Amino acid sequence: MLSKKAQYAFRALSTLVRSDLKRRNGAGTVLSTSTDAPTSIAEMVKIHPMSTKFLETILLDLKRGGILGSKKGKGGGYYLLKHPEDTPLAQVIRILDGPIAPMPCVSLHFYERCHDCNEAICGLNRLMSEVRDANLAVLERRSLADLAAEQG
Amino acid sequence: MLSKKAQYAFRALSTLVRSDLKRRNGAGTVLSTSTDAPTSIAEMVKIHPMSTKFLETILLDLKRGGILGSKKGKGGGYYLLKHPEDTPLAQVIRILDGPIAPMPCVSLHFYERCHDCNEAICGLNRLMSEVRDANLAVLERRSLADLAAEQG
DNA sequence: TCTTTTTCCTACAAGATTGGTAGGAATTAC
DNA sequence: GTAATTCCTACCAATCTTGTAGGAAAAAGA
Repeated sequence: MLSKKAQYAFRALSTLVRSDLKRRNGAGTVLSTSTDAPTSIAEMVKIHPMSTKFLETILLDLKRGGILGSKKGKGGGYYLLKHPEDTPLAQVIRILDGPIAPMPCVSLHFYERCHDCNEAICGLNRLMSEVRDANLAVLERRSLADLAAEQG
Repeated sequence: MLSKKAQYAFRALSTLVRSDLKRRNGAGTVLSTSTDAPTSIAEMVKIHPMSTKFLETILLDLKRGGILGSKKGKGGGYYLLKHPEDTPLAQVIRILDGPIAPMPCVSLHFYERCHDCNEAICGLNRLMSEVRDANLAVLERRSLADLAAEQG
């Protein structure tokens, strides 16, 4: 299960994607950067109600994780550092929840050796690698762009 | 991530599958049932070292979940109630860890309504349904038989 | 019947994780 | 200078995880 943290992150990110699209499609010139109109935490909470303080810590994590940029002070807020389609869902989950793999011994980014088995011949290892791959096939292909895509 | 409980369960089940195969391939007649030679907790722990008492509670769960049968007293132990290929990995996980889905609002067996969104048009719901399906494609197709299959 | 071996059952408990809250410091715009 | 914002760290209550403890019940065999 995704943690609340990750779920809230996706909701906030969907708001940021929509701001991003609006800016790009709007009257802005090619030179306009994302820092022009960052979205504040208050705005995000207005669209997807949740604890402001909790979201604050989540957005900090996403910033440290290289997904978001920010601008302090009046008129400040957060913005995507990359085009939405260039941030896979997997990256968001890894930042907030850690490993996607079902067991440490099949994790690509958080690997830990399995003490109780010989991984080369372990049936559980083989099966859980399949599960991991099935997951990543979706989570690495789908991006923030899909999160806010046309519905219906 | 699978809990330790589920991981231990799979290791113990792989032992039971091997006993099952041995019995079926062995000198036994067609009439011989699984209750002939149940496998005790002590035997399982000898093959896959783990806390005996903890495994006890896990096997009880699997029994209540309809996967295992048991025989009490001297010479007693546990045995598979069905052919290994008829117990998908998903069933084991649901018994010990609960939902497989990444969010309650996309769970087939543990569904809970999502209060903060309209599921019909929610992008997160749609994407997490994809993740769930990718997972189940493996976990419902793969069974205990695969757990103990030939290794190469 | 007695002893041994096993499963069955419930309660407990320490430690980690989750889902936040509190309080302020730093920065920026006006 | 003031208001609005992000940044940072520490804390906290509740829940979950990973077991442990102590026996009751049942079955087999002597």
